[in-house]
Amino acid sequence: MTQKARSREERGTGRAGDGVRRTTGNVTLSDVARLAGVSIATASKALNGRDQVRAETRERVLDAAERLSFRPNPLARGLLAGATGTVGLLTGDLEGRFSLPILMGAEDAFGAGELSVFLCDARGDAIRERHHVRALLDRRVDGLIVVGSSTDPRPSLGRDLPVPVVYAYAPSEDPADLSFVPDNVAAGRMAVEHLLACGRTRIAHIAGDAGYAATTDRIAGIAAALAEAGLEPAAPCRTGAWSESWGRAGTAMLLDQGAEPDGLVCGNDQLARGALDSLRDRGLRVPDDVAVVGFDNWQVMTEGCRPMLTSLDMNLEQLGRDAATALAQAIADGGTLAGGVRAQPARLVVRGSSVPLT
Amino acid sequence: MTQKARSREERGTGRAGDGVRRTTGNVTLSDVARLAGVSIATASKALNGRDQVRAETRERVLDAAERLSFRPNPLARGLLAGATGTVGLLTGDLEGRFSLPILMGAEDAFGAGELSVFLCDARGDAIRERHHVRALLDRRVDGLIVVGSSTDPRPSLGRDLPVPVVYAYAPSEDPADLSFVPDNVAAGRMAVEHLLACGRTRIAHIAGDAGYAATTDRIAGIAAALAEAGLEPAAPCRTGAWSESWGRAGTAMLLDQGAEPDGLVCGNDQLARGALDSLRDRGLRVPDDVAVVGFDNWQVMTEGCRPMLTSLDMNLEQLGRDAATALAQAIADGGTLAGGVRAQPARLVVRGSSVPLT
DNA sequence: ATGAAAGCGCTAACAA
DNA sequence: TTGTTAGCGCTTTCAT
Repeated sequence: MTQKARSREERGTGRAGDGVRRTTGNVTLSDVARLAGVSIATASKALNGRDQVRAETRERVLDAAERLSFRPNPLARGLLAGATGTVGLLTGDLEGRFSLPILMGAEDAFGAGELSVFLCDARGDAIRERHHVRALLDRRVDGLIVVGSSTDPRPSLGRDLPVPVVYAYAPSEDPADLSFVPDNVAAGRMAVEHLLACGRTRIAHIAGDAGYAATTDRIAGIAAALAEAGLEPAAPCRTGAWSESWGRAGTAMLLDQGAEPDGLVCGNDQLARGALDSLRDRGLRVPDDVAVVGFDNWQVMTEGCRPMLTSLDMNLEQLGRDAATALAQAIADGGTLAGGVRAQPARLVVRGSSVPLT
Repeated sequence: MTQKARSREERGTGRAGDGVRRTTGNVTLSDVARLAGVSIATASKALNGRDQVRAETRERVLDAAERLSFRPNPLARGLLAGATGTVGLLTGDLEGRFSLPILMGAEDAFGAGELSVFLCDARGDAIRERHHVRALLDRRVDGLIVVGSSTDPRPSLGRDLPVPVVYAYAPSEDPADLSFVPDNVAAGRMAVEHLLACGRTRIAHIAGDAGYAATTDRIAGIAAALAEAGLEPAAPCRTGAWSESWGRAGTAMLLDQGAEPDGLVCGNDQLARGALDSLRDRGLRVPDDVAVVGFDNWQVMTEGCRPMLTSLDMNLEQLGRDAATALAQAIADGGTLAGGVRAQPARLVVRGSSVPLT
């Protein structure tokens, strides 16, 4: 008795009542062929829409397949074709909240088609990542999508992989790779432009962790937009951490040193919430005295506070969708992928924390 | 020419029979055998540690495999063995923040072993779920783990699947299935017991959305613990939504109606933050006048506010790990799984919002 | 239009 | 100890 047969039988007896014949996954093409009274080859052709089958025969085969609820075995198919209809999704941190929307977008884009997603979490560990890449390649995935945990460039998987690869959120260090990243510079500009549109002119910025590209990019965009408007920042930009507590502290410092901003850009939504607290502590009203804008549009943050927060949504789900779509395209096309970095524009979501001055 | 392109070309020309079909990463066992000067079967035995090979021969085969960086093709192996070393992870909402830690835990537990995870998001849609289950089964996964988006029981996938299934977070409606859920009743008790230990006796509860089992379970636990202590609630329990805004409103109502709690249990961390706001608005100090406890221990919530929030961590990552481990076990055992519901105990994390009365 | 046969890469009886 | 043979389920020539 083969292992296969044994395992089936065990499963069969292991669960439901024994009269129940479990057909799922056990019906083979040859069963269908036999029932339809044709050869295996013909059955295959009929099922796959090859045009060398008489209509009536095809009908019979289709019918037989239906009756047996035949499902082709992708392993067998893959073994032959070399393609598995599978992509690997290598994530840096399942923990972080940025990989999630991206993951959703990707899953979404694939889900529509015929591709399934293998999930691997490398925990930011290079060793583990290598291990997973190998495992994925062993499983003959048709492509790879690498999701980073920050927007800082990350090492490339290399140019000589047997399948196409796209990078999302964290771009590859190799410009020959294709990367999808949020456009933080443009988002920084948008934040300032929105405040300007609200009639604010004394604009300050409380930034996040200085060690992140997201921070420096946003700072750059903000500085550029201010410069173009011919304005000086209302206070020197301060970096700190990605926390509410730094948002409070940074804002307090700013005010202590005599800055009188009427517009405040905060490196992310948590910082913005912290800022809201400090502003209120000082008796400053938002948005009347100071308009506040955050980044990321993290809903529980932006909509949990009073007033609700205006924020720049980085459109991560769309980013994930785009990355996945590009990968699917490359797979379909035969594996060639133009390199470069595609920047995903942000989207301004206006809420109560910023209104035009009247 | 990329390797991928080369491999396609070969495929395109069909199996012209003659020749060198060498795609990097596609070294086959027969290549190894040839280089080692043995038969394919012997090579297989040697590589798989069968004890019918002379040590020296094995050495030679291993060496050849090494030199060619041979990686066995799991598809071929799976085709033969019927097992794929793969499990399907069906999630209700990738969006929600509860599936994440569970997913991490599961990925973690599997990652150690040899199982890979297929990710599918059904978006809470039954049709899509069916589709995914079929796709997963087609791919011959060895098991399924179903992650829900709330703790409310969900329909079973059925008893007659060809592979073992475990449910996480949302239990299956069928008691014959194996489900892993957080123990919200016990967590409710723990919240009250903690407040009692802090010397609080006038305890009130602002609950979350009444439509969730998590809400009613926590309410039940809280009520039971109060009853055991011989106490009445300081105010009737109110349900609302899982939002900060309801936390604020609910607390305000409570105080407006003359309740004077010295301990407040909030249905989750967001509610607790809202409560903090309202208490401060009324000039009540936390934790001196009122101690506050939340649920979920969502770090950005609990550590973003002043004072930081005491909360009950539902240990979801552990829950995911347990579910995955049980599934792996069942797969190894041959598919049998004891039914039932396993409750994951919560863990109290004390922070500034609750201290003993002095 | 149909079928016989040859594999895809691997494992495991069974011979030698 | 080693090799031969027979598949796993499927697709694709290449006859018929």
